[in-house]
Amino acid sequence: MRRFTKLSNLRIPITQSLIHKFTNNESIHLPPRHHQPRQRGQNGVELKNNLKNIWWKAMTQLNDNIVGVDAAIFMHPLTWKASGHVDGFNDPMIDNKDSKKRYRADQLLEGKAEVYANAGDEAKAQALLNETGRLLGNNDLEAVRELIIAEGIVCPISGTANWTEVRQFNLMFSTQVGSVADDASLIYLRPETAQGIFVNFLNVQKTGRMKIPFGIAQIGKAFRNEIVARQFTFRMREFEQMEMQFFVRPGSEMGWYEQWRDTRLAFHKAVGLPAEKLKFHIHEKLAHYANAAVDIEYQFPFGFREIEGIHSRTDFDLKNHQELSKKKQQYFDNDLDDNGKPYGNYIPYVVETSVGADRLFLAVFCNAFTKETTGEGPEAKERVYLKLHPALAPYKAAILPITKKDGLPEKGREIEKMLKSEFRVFYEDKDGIGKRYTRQDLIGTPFCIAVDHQTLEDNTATIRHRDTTEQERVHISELKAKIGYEVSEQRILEKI
RNA sequence: GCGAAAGUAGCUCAGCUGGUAGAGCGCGACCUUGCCAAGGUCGAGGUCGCGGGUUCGAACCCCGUCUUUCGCUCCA
Repeated sequence: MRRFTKLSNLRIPITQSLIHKFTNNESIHLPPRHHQPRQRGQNGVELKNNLKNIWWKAMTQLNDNIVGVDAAIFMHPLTWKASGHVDGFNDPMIDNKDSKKRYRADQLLEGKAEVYANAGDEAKAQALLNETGRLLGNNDLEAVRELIIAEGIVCPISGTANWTEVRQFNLMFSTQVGSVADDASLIYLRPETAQGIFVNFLNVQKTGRMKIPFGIAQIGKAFRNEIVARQFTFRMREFEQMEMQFFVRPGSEMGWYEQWRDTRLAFHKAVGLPAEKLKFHIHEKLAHYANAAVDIEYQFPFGFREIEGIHSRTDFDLKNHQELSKKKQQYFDNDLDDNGKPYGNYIPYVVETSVGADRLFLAVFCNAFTKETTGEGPEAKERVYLKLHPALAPYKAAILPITKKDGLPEKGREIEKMLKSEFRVFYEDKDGIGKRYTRQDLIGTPFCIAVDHQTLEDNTATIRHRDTTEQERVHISELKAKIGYEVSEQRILEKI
């Protein structure tokens, strides 16, 4: 049973065996109708953790006005009522049996209303919209279907009115708290991490004596019951977000929006994604909460796709939380305006930056995969390696005694012991040295330290560089400093 | 959910008109080996996705089912 994505279909050139080393969706338990979310393997989790750490530091360490939280995954339905997810994440769908096409029932009716409006019959159009809203509000799906048929709406493909039942597709996962299943115990798994920040906004602001502008960062899983979860790790039902909500004075949001847009692009370049494969995609159609939105897209082998969204969310979320919770979400701004008076109380505006951790992981993984041909003619050889930024690599260095004899393994272990408290190293003394180099190339280890007989004599070893395969001989006392800087997160953070 | 294609070892695949499972790579042990996937010997690993049918006999033919991929619907 093939449980692994045929990556060739996605034009991802990475070999299956290498995919295995980083990610898998295999499970010993795979019941019918259960789509196993793709998981990270032993190397994938290291790469992803490294990306998460660098993002976290880029937020909370490089900015003295950004702090982190770790909010709940289970959240009260009111939270999602306030955010618009209970209403907006619920789509009534209807299929045409002849064309096999699926439509949103409300959009079919809205389309019909538009036809009336264009014909000059505004009253009829409005009446239809009102009726649609009333039926959907009552969740009377059978009546919605009858209305579609009564209005003579046909499928634009097949031209028939041979419709299926109307069904609700709720994109949120729900479950119950406690053992008695009634409405009061219903809770949702968060479909985005942002709301966890909003409901904690005042607490963080007051306890941290935060002054606007300031931000709250969070990394965590979110869950969406996607109809299709496809394209490798690109769209999943269980995914991880790295979000930062930046609270600003109303009216100043566009400046911050532009600043964060540029800062976030710099981040993606700093972790190694090339500028020519990154672009902004400005949203023409804005979500219900936003007054400006842009995606940072990366050119995956299957096309440009979003890896991060930067949204100016206005005061939509905080205002709704205030209304539903009856708790004031306002901030008192002591700064003086042009007239010399404090700005006073207001609900802050929010600029959001939201990275899909798994999408960034996939982008970095795809980008790192490198295939090179060395030599010419019959001498030509293909070399494959993962050109990860050293700070992102699962292992920072591999210690490889040139042979298994003459005390070289002991010397190698000595070096391993010296380095392993500083960064993650790999030790191996079996097989030919060339084979071991190649194995490390495949998982992106930037440095290989070869221990030879000269090491025993003068305590020097060679460092072999992954990208060039060139070697240099250094004293083992210098290894920590020499490799340490190269693999440090500092080198990435400096560029943001 | 609809449509199309596919499922044989960890990976890539072969397996003829039906006759009881193969290769390369990888993996493990040992020998040899001083630098970019070296060589040798031995070894582990598969109820051919699952269930049923046809047949003396099914990886192969038929039916069903599950899973995966692609396309569509959705995508805050």
